[in-house]
Amino acid sequence: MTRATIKDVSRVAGVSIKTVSRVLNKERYVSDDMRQKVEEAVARLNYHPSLAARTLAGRRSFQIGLIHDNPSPYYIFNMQAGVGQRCREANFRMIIQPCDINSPGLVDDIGALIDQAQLDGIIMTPPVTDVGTALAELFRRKIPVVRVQPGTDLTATSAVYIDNVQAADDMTAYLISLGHRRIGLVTGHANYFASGQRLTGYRQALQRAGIGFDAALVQPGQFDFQSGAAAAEALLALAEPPTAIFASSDEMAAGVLAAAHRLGVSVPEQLSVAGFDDTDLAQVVWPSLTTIRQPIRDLGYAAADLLLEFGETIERRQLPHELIVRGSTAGPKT
Amino acid sequence: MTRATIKDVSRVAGVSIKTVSRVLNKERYVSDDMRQKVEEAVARLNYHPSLAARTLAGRRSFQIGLIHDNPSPYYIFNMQAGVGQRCREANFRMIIQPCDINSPGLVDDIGALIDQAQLDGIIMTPPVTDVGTALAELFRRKIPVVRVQPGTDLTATSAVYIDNVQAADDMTAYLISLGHRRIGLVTGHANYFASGQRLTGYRQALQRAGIGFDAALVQPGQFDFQSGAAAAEALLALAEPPTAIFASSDEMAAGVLAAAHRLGVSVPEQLSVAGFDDTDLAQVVWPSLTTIRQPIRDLGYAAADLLLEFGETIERRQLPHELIVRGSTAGPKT
DNA sequence: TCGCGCTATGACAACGTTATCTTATCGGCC
DNA sequence: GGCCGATAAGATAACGTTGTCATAGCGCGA
Repeated sequence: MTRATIKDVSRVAGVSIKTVSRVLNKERYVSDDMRQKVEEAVARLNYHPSLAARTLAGRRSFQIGLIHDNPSPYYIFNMQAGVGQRCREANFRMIIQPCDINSPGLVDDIGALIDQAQLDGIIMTPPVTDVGTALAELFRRKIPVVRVQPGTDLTATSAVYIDNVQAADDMTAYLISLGHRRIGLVTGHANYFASGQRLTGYRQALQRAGIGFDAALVQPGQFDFQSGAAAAEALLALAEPPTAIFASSDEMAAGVLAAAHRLGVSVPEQLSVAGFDDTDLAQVVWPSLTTIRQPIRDLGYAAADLLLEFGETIERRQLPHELIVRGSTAGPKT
Repeated sequence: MTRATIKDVSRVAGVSIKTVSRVLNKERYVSDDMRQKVEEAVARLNYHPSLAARTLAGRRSFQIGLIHDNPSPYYIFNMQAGVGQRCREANFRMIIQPCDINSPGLVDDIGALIDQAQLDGIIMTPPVTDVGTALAELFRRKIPVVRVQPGTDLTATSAVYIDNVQAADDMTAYLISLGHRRIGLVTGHANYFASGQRLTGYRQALQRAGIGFDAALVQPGQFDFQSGAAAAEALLALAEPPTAIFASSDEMAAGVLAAAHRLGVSVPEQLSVAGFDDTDLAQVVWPSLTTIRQPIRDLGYAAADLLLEFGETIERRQLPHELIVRGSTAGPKT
């Protein structure tokens, strides 16, 4: 027994091949009578159209690509879940392409992917979103692109994002409202524009509260555990250490927690710690993290939605973030 | 400018279409002269063959599927990384199919996937590996299958796995060697055969050391944080609580740590905690976890390797695990 | 009554590869 | 010298869909 083809369906239904194709593609000009006959035949034969043949004959491949260079399992997992969900709803397939933004072959790899699979669209996550040469290649091929949280050429492609400045402002303002005046910030990797945006939000909230900006309280990080721990050690070694540390990612916040544990600084009694992202990690460390919920899964879903609904038409969608208060923050010791 | 086709290549190279195809597929009976001409033309035109056309015309699709129903971001991320790596080396593509083992549509979904994409092979991870109806569907279609850590029908398909019994034995023996006599075990989800195997290893090590088995020390878990925390609370509430707790996953071990923190039990001074998997999580909690390193990425790589190298021929490959000692374990307080 | 536009259906080419079959050339061996 | 097998190359038919064009019926206004 071999796979059923459209020809088999047409024979069983007693109609032409083209009519079957019309029903499958929900085209106009098909009578209810025909539609029903075809649908019955499809069900009876358990027929599934060949994607390869559809791609070859038509101008669509029913596939979109997700290009990323992001080492965070949580981020990628949730992004994939969101994109995958929307793809499934539309009966599309998602091709995952990890890459290395520093590789000289990056542009060729992307081109090869699009050529070989004839993708209908591309979704990119930071930091690939801001690699000019890669973007140029996509424009050259006139393929629809949606970027997640892009940092450059904001209006060049469709995009989904959250308001990072406001989010960091919210968190900083919350810490201030608890009574903190000396608040440390661990910034993110320089490749990510969100890092700078979060710094901006932090400064913005300080200024509004009339708290002077102290550059010594800002430590560079790379979004990972190690750099978070290192930054915390540097901050806690200051002559006048902060009473709260705001890390630009949950992973770094976990690093801050570990450093505090190691140094015997109790959280949140002696030090408040805040993260960013609200990945699963935030609830798995102890104490659980006060953080900004970034709806990564929803961002993925929205990105795929823009691609499927609007295609080349440029659209933008901002998603809401949310301040999540858990056990890692409290007022400063008096 | 439109995509280059094999026809363009043949024109530029001054050879027939079939000869180009031969070179691309590394077939025999091509002179060096021809090969070189073709390769030059391919490079000059930046030609990439259409996967759709290759799939339609040939009997291979250059695509394999990865089917999973696993909620752990770390596990999936690493598995994908391993499979993806091997696929890239072979210029194959990986199609990810999350699923729900309790869904009545599971078998149909898998069938549809295979039909539509004409997959060359399937990789499954637990617990999908042991769903009889799904396996039967795959056999019916005679598609090569590799299962990761299967629990049933061990010889029915190719498989990659670690020795879970030995691994749990190793960890238990290590805890015993530290001086622990009362060792709690948090088991994994009942859907996973590895859960039972780890219990077996635990009992095996106890018996060898002449320590009686106490059923009260074994608490059921589901591989997640919450169940780990709950199990720890139950264990620590015993009249004679354990001095060490071995959780069958790092997530559950994190839950044990959180429960201990909450109850004011210091780790590892008053309680040793051990995990299983050595996902990134193990190094992100505090104190960092003593655990068994399960080479998830390598398992993925090996699974794809078996698929690509052996196809339908059944092969098995066992990968080594490793005991990783970190800060969460120590001798019991005297 | 004619012709026009809309609906509904089908015949057939086209998509870009691989598979199959055929042909041509070259040595070596009886 | 003729025949055979091995090598090298090409012509042409698939593969299973969608796109394009043709055709037929029907209602409606001129």
